[in-house]
Amino acid sequence: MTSPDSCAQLNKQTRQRLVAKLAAAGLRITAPRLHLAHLLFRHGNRHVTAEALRDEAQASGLKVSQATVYNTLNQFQAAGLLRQVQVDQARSYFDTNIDAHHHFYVEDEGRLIDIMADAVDVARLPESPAGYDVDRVEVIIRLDKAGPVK
Amino acid sequence: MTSPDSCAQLNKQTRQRLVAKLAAAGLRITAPRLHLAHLLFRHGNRHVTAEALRDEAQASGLKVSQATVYNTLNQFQAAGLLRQVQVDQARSYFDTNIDAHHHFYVEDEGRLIDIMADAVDVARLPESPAGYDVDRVEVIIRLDKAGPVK
DNA sequence: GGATCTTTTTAGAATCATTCTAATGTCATT
DNA sequence: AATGACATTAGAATGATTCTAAAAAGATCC
Repeated sequence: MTSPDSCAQLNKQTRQRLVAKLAAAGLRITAPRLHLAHLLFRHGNRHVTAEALRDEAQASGLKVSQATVYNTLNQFQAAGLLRQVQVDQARSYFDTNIDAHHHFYVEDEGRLIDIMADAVDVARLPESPAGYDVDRVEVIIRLDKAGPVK
Repeated sequence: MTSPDSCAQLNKQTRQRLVAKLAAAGLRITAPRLHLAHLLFRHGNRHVTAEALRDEAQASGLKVSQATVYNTLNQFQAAGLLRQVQVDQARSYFDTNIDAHHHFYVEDEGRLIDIMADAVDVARLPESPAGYDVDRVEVIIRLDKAGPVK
């Protein structure tokens, strides 16, 4: 009941995949990490806040502290398993899609929508200031609810 | 000493320009607003945090509460005199450049650098989800200190 | 398979930017 | 000057995130 194997809903195959993922990232295998990884990575790409992930974990029967959720998200991010998206001053979003891509952001709803990298053409970029390298180019398209006819 | 005219360092011409700017934005003319507007708009485009502006105000002899700095920045933003840039989860940057443009962001230094709109070509945009309109397209180029030879 | 050492997890406190409160001050109008 | 509307303030409150220091779990070695 207390070993990492206690992740009841993980079948052997899924568990194996997650163990490999954590190991490849240089992270120890622990029950909370496996469980959170499962929630994060089981179904395609997601955008999650720490609070939302915490709720989800609770709902799925995992008792984790908020600190662990934050630690885990930060570690996953440092390890390159997640990416942090900065669109709202209030809260942080973590994105399970780590490929180059962009975002729509619906401010009213606090909702992020992925845009595949090849759906946007950033044709020309200015030169970086001397002494600096481009880490990454982010395009954020902020959306409003469509008004009545214009 | 307590009227708006007490902004000692404002010459008549500068003051006039600021008064007009606030008035056009539908804001009342008060000493703190004039003084903060002066700090914000006197020298070309700037990127400021609330804390930095507060320090600057203190240094220049204006006694303003942090609440007023926040109120003023938010009002200026709502009035379209400033724009908020969201690049760091920790603090908010206010940008005095309200024309369409983009940014370099040096994460290590917390420094923003303007990119003129026409220096970037966002050639193709995906269609917005049904029911939503594009409010604005933001391009953020995150920079690292250049490493040794690659 | 325990002893030991390191890394994780935890509850709760601490932090930090920002916002709120409600009391006081300032501005505009009469 | 009197009134009412809006601004400013100090300090408390909020809310996301991080820190702390102690207990728990994983890894290692004999």
